[in-house]
Amino acid sequence: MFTKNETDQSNLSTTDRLRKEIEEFVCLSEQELDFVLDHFQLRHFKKHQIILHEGDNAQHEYFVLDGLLRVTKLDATGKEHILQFGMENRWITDSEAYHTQSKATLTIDCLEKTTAFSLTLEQRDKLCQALPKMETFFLKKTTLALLTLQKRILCFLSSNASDRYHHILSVYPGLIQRVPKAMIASYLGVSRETLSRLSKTNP
Amino acid sequence: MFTKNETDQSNLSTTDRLRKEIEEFVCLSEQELDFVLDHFQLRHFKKHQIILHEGDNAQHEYFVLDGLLRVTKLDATGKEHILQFGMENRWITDSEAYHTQSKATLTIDCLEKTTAFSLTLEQRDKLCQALPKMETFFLKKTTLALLTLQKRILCFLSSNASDRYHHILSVYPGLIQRVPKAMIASYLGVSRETLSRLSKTNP
DNA sequence: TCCTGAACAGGACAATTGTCAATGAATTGA
DNA sequence: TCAATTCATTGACAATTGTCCTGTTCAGGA
Repeated sequence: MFTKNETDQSNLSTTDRLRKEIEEFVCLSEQELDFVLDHFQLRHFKKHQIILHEGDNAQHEYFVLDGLLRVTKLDATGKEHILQFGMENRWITDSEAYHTQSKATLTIDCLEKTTAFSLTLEQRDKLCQALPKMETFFLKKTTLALLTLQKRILCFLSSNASDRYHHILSVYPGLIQRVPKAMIASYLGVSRETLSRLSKTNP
Repeated sequence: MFTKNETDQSNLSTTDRLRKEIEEFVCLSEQELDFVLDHFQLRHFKKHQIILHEGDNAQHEYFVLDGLLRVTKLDATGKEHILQFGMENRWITDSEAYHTQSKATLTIDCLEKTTAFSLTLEQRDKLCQALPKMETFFLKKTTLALLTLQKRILCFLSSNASDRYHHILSVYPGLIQRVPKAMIASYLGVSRETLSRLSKTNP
């Protein structure tokens, strides 16, 4: 349990990508996999496309196959904060709006042209009822996500911006080369000027 | 789903307390409830008792019936940070060490004399295998915990210490009256002097 | 009862960080 | 290709916060 097999998946089909993701945690037969796949929908998004607006119903959860999404929050003063990036093999949504079926308070947009599987909560619930293994899968996946968030909170509590910067490198390998540093700063909760100054003193 | 029924539970038995907690999310028969309870162990801890040391195996997850626990992390400079409080009806453990069955990096101690149910991972897994409803329960509970952590991260990103202080009031009602303000500061990630200054300008 | 230590507020000062402004490099699109 | 935009860096200054310190209050123990 809880080990990730990181290999090159560029030659795999989209369905094989999802199968691989699920089989990291539970084993499925061919039949079961086909059944699971029937509940997902393959989607293509353009760069800069907004796939969830604040105030919309958050109808889908996404499993990113290729590309890069981000989840942002507008605060009371109009500032934008990045809550999460969604690169390859990540699951992403406005969790609260999705699970409570309420209006989105977050925005999701595409930093790159993106391909993803989408799953509605209704389909997800059907899946779990029909196939307890999928409930096991979601529980393990959610538990892992919880641990990730706990580490990020520990970073806010115990680390300065410099350490947080190095932490994001490990959480999102390759991200630094794909997005402006201002977005990294927004994710870390510092101004871009502060992040810029870190590189001087702390390479 | 996802609504909490906050009522006075002081007159309920310990088992009724746990039953109530589970029935917030899933329905159990009397037989099933008895089966579930068999997997838990009732435990009593003294004030100031350390129930998980850094480096120990995190063998238990706790459901707090009465009292107050806290989870702390020692950083590289020897400073202590409070990751979580565990008051009545909260679940608490070193999640990473527990779920990956590795050595604890966190410490759990009692801020008050505490009564709690404990559950080992082994018993938890047995429970989920025998009773899929319990897997549903843990999934919903974990999902809720995830949303809580996301909100805390949003607080770090978008709020100053003053807003974070008001946020903790809603997450842990009554906590302010039960712990020194220095602990609140540690949870918020600010010095106690800064927290003290907030009360002046922002009552 | 007195003593001791914890808790807390507040002052003084230093360090960090945010904000604003300017510059130059790099990228994009017509 | 050129113009426009985006992005990163840097300096100056203000605001916030951390650190160190003192003094007061209060609760618990000898």
